[in-house]
Amino acid sequence: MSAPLSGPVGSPVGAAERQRDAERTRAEILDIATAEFADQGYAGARVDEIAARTRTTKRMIYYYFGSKEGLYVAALERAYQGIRSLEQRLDVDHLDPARAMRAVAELTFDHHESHPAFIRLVSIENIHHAEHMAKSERLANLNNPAIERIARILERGRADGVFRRDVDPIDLHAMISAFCVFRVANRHTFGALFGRDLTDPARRDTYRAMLGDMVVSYLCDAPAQRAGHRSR
Amino acid sequence: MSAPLSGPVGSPVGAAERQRDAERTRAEILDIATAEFADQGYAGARVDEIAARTRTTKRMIYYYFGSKEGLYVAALERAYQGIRSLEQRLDVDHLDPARAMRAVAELTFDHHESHPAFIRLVSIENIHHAEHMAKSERLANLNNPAIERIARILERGRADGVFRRDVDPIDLHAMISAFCVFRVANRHTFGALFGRDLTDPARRDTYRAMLGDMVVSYLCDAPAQRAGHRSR
Amino acid sequence: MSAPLSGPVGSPVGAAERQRDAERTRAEILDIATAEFADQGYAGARVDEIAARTRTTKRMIYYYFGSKEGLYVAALERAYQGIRSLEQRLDVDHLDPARAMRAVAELTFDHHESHPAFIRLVSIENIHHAEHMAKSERLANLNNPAIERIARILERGRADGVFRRDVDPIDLHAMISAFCVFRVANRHTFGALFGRDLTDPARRDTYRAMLGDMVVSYLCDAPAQRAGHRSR
Amino acid sequence: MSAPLSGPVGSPVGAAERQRDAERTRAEILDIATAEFADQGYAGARVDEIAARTRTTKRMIYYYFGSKEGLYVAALERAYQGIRSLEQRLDVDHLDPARAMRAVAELTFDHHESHPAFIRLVSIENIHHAEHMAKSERLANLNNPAIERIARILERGRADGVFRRDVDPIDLHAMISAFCVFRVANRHTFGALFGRDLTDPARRDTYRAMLGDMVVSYLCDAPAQRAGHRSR
DNA sequence: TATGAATGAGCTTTCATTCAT
DNA sequence: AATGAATGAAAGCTCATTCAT
Repeated sequence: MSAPLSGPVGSPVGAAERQRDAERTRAEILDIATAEFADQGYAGARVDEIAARTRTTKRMIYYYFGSKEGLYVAALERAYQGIRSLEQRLDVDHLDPARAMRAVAELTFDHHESHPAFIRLVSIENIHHAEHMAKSERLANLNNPAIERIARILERGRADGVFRRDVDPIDLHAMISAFCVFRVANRHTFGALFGRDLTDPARRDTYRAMLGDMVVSYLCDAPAQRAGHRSR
Repeated sequence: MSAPLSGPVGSPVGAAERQRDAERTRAEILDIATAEFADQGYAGARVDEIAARTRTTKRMIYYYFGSKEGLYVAALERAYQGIRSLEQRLDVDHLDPARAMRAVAELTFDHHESHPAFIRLVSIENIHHAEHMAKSERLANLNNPAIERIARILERGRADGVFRRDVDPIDLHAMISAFCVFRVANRHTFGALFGRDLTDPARRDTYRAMLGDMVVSYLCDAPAQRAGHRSR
Repeated sequence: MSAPLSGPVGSPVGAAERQRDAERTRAEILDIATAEFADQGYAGARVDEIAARTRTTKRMIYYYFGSKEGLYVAALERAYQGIRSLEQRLDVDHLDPARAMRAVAELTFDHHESHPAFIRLVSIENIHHAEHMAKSERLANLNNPAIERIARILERGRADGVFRRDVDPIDLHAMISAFCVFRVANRHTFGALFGRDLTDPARRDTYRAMLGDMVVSYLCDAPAQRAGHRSR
Repeated sequence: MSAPLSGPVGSPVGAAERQRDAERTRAEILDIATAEFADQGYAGARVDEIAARTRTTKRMIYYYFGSKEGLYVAALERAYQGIRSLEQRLDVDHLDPARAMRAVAELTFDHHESHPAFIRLVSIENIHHAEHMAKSERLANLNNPAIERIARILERGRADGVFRRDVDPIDLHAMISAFCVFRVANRHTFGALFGRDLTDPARRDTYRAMLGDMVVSYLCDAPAQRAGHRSR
């Protein structure tokens, strides 16, 4: 008969719970979708299959993400954000330049090692000419702290005289990424052609060291002083 | 009862002509299919679309290649064979080891530069876990002279004392390929994220030199003697 | 335990206010629904779209109207009622029969002119064989004063000798309606075929006069006396 | 062994037969589709339902017409073409103007009487603002001989002094069409409201005569000479 | 060797409606 | 009286493939 002052009578508590459930449902769909897109490619993935692996229905995918493309973009965005947040955790300012750069390379190496689905999504997105990335505002605004960090290390190394080569930080990042990405992204064809599994755990440390050596040697070596540095 | 007006009936010349036509048709279909698969991925490519761009019909595709998968595998095989035959043309035995290795790296660089469709096919095949390559006998038997050549150069370099690092030829090939493949295969997402087109013709020579420097510096540098060569 | 801050609890005023709000909500939904059904047809209209254009939610539509069909019928009923109430306002008993009939025709003309949504709803209802009208008690009980008025004028005209033709009032109403409805309902296809917009404001007076002339000439002319009045 | 000079050995006869079958299949689909769209409206019609009533499958509808909209437009085009070809058969140049005009009106009346599906399609197309007609080149190029014929009769009538009213031929066509279309298109709501079936066969002759009288009286009557010809 | 017509299976998406609170 | 989340059913459409000649 009297009006309730507080408490759960059709109250916001129920609404909050529902919203939390919704968020969980959304996240579950994204998990499955990420795996499915990474495994089958964009065109090869099936909305039906994604739905079947979820505790919800296909209809919910459209409710939350609007379309297959919307779901794919959401998965791509989340994958990039996850990687980005990982990258921000490393502090290398206390290391000498060579050690710092090696640490950065190894961090990248380990990131790629432990996120093969992300790398596959990136490959897939490149097959599609990164058209979805271009459309996504969220990805456009995702600035990359890795470049800044590399730039700082390069400056310190140049100042110290340890790095004798003048390199653009973005290009160096490309060099590091190339090694890390190739190992994971192209491992199947490489394995088929040369009988070597680039991602074999037994060889992981070898490759991690190889990358660090490659980067540090490149930076510390003097440009064009040894015979054979220019072939044409 | 009467002979047709043009050409000897059932003559070997007519058969040869027909076979030549058939070969031309097959080649045309493969050209279009390669472009289409490279552009859209395996699942994304459309048999209808490929047929429409050909001067023949969809039925012919099935006549010659049996299925979409058969067509894809044929395109993949031809792409690998084309690359392989290019690779065999380089003779570097007369160059000193450093120059020779740089030449090999630059050749690989130029190959990838000029065959983006091939690289995209390889990315696509990796998305599919190289399952088609595994099935293809033609690709299995395609042994790779690149590794042998690299091995020879490495031996000479070690003997000369120029290469102070002991490296496996397959791993070195991976290092070179990684740089070359990444630049082409990942250029779209890299460009979207960092605003730099890795395949900009104006920067091509820079990247080619960067690759050569990277490889030579890595090989010539002494392992683990400089501070910072090991971070852990 | 304590009374809420605003308004007496359970008081008739609060209830009245709530009812007034409800009535306003209902009316708003009906407005939007009428526009949407008239624009898209019954099957083409979307409950989601109607809800989105309202300040309430889709759930409210079902709360108030039960179903899409219920909403449509309510919109149709309201449209007919609105038209009907307009028609009752004209008093033509003081005019001579010809002038009176012309006034009735012109009133109909103006009604249709200013209620295109109503006419579209009628077209749509005819597409559905008037099955919803048949079900609606409200529309069944909506008797039409227009026929009575026309009947009275016809009687007066016959008595005066001005109308030399004996016509059924319902048929005459059909003749008038046909002209008025066609102009609005079929304007799009007519415009596409003949390049003439029947609803162009610049031609409105011409068509209004044309209708009046048509009706009056028809009624005043003597049947079957002129050559050519019967072709078979 | 010898090449055939003629006769059915994989010959064009087979192809021609196949093409004839295809044409028949196309026509059958169009028949059913016309009926279905006319009965249910564009949005209400179901491609599945149309296919089910055909001897072919839903897939064939898309093979021949590309989309539901394509099928609808094809049905609309064919309906208009059918009507148009019927209209061209009447020769009225030998009749006196009044009889000729009555004949034209009666022809239109009979056309509409016997093609209710066409009229319903036109209503449906108007619900969609004639957007499909606007897009169809075939319908755009479908010039209308009816207007020319009416124009010629009007001229003759004016010259003879039989028609005392100066009327635009397109407007007169609209007047005639209005009566004919309304009777068929709006018969359901009209019947529900006034209890009269405008398409009752028993009243057909009455309405046909009514239309002819209406048009002829309108044309022959002198404008604005009788009292009551202007109400404002 | 060649081809236009045909197709079953399955795809993405939509829609009116209802549930839980 | 009110609501955000959820949904079964079915819609329009596409695809690789094969048939009949």
